[in-house]
Amino acid sequence: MPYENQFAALSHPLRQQILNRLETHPASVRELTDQLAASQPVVSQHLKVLREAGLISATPAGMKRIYRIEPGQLAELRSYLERHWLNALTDLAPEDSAVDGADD
Amino acid sequence: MPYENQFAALSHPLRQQILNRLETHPASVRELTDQLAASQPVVSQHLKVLREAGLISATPAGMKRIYRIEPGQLAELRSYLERHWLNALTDLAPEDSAVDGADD
DNA sequence: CGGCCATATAAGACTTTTCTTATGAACCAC
DNA sequence: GTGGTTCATAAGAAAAGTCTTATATGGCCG
Repeated sequence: MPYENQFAALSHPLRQQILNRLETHPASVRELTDQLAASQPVVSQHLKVLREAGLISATPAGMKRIYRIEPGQLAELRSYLERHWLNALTDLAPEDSAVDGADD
Repeated sequence: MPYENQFAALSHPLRQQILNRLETHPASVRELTDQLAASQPVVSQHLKVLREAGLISATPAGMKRIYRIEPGQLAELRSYLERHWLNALTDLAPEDSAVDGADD
C-alpha cells in the first residue's frame, strides 16, 4: 500500500497548515506554535507524523530545531497519483506494467 | 482545510486497491469483493468513503451498481499538491496569492 | 553550578475509524 | 407471488488518532 502514510499525513488540517508555513520558510517548533494557535506538544506530535512520512526534515540549530519541507517525497506522491489513478483522465499512458493486477 | 477528505480517503490500503481496480475497469461491489478478499460490507463502507470524497461515482445497472473513478477530483488533488507544497521543488511559480498567509 | 528556553515524549481521556455480524431494501427470474 | 442475488446500513466491539497535562532531555547564559 504505497504512500499510505503520506496521504494520512496530509489528511489533517493542522498538518496541512504546517506544510503551508514550511513551504514558504522553514521554521522552529516555537514559531509554528505561535502562528498556528495550537499547543506545543500538539505541534511536535504533528511534526513527528510529517517527519515519519518523509514530508519534512529537521536540522538542529542551537537550541532550536528547524523544520523544512522535503520536496522529494511530495514529488513522488504527485508522480504516484499521476501514474495510477489519473490515467483514466489523460488516457495517454500505454504503460503496460504496473497497471493491472498490481493493487498492493 | 482543502482536500482533507480526499487525502484521508487515499490513506487506506484497501481504498487504494479499490482505486487501482477501478482505474483499469469499472466494477460492481461483488466483483471488488471477490478480487480484494474483503467482506462485502467492508467494501461497501470503503466505497462510501471514496464516493463522499468525490473520487468515484456509482451508476445503477439492474441489480448491480457499477463504480468508476471520477478523474476530475483526482486531477484537482494533484493540482492542489503542485500549487502549494511543490513550489519549493520547482520554484517556478511566482503566483503571489494563495501562498503566504493562507493556511486554511 | 542553577535557571531558563526549546523540544520531545509519556499517560490518560476522548473521538474517530474500521471491522464483524446481522438485517433490510431493491431488482430479477421463476 | 416465492426465492435468490446485489447492495446498503445499523449496532457493537476493537483499533487508531488526537488532545491535554505533566515531565524529561538538552542547549544556552548568568
